[in-house]
Amino acid sequence: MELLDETDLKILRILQNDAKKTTKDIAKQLHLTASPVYERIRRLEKKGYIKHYVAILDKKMLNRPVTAICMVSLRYHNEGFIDTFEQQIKELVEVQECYHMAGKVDFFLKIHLEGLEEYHEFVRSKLSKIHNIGVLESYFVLKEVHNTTAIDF
Amino acid sequence: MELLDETDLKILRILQNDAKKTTKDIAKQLHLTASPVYERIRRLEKKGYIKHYVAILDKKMLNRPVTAICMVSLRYHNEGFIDTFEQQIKELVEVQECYHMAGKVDFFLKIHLEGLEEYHEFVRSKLSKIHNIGVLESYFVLKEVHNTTAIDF
DNA sequence: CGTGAAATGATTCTGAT
DNA sequence: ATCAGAATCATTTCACG
Repeated sequence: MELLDETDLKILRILQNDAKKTTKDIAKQLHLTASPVYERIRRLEKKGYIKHYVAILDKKMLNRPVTAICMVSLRYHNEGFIDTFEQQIKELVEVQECYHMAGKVDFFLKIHLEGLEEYHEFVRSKLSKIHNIGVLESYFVLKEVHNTTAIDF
Repeated sequence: MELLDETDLKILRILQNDAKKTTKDIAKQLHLTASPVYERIRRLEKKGYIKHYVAILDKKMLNRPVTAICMVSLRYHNEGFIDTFEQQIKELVEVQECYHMAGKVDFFLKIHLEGLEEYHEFVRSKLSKIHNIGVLESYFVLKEVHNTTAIDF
């Protein structure tokens, strides 16, 4: 089940940093022609190594300058309660990421908003509507020191 | 300075979910032809609304199944210390995101690793080499409930 | 697995409204 | 701003080493 060789890995490293690189450019960089690069990319997509392609937008220019991190602990931890919580969170469009955690808290949310007032409103009218939340701790991002979708491998 | 109309917003919403949609497809969806869509995308790129295009890869298939969240508090908070910390963090390839926070902790890190042993090794040989770290709290992701790069606007 | 060339289709540009 | 068409360039397929 050794599916990827060094060439595949190089292609993935290039595409996760710039998905607009042409197969021709990638081929040149890897001293190949376009066809094998094309076929490899197709294979990497089909096998699921590449999940999808996205444009990364500027949050501030789109009027979502505030990033909040919420740490949530549930009151009850039955399976049903956890599933319900997850379903309800997925319906909140402000929530970009939600992880079920091991550690002192149960869930971890990353939220993008227009401002602090909107955060207050988000907590008041949306989060608080979700029952079973025990503890809610809020943090705000002062500065994005580093933020990439690429992973190191 | 009202630069974006509803058509621009629609284009951005499409591209942040699927950057491989062709201008032709987008044009059809918006009842336009390829040329204006093409020009708008170029303008959105040039003005900085679109930062870049990336491929989203499958972490597990690339042998980085463990996501850890670190909450770090510094011992000293002078400007120089903070800058130094940020510089050092940026050099750690395992760190995908790092935010300077307002709240009970100073920094917030998201880290992708091969396993728990590698996390131990990461803390032992890399994080602990950064002086000025006061408190370090670790959390591990049990389940990705929701994770997107798209924002709602 | 690779190459190179041919067919297809998308992008980019031009001229006009 | 938009459209329609033409030119250019990238993607995709295929015959072959």
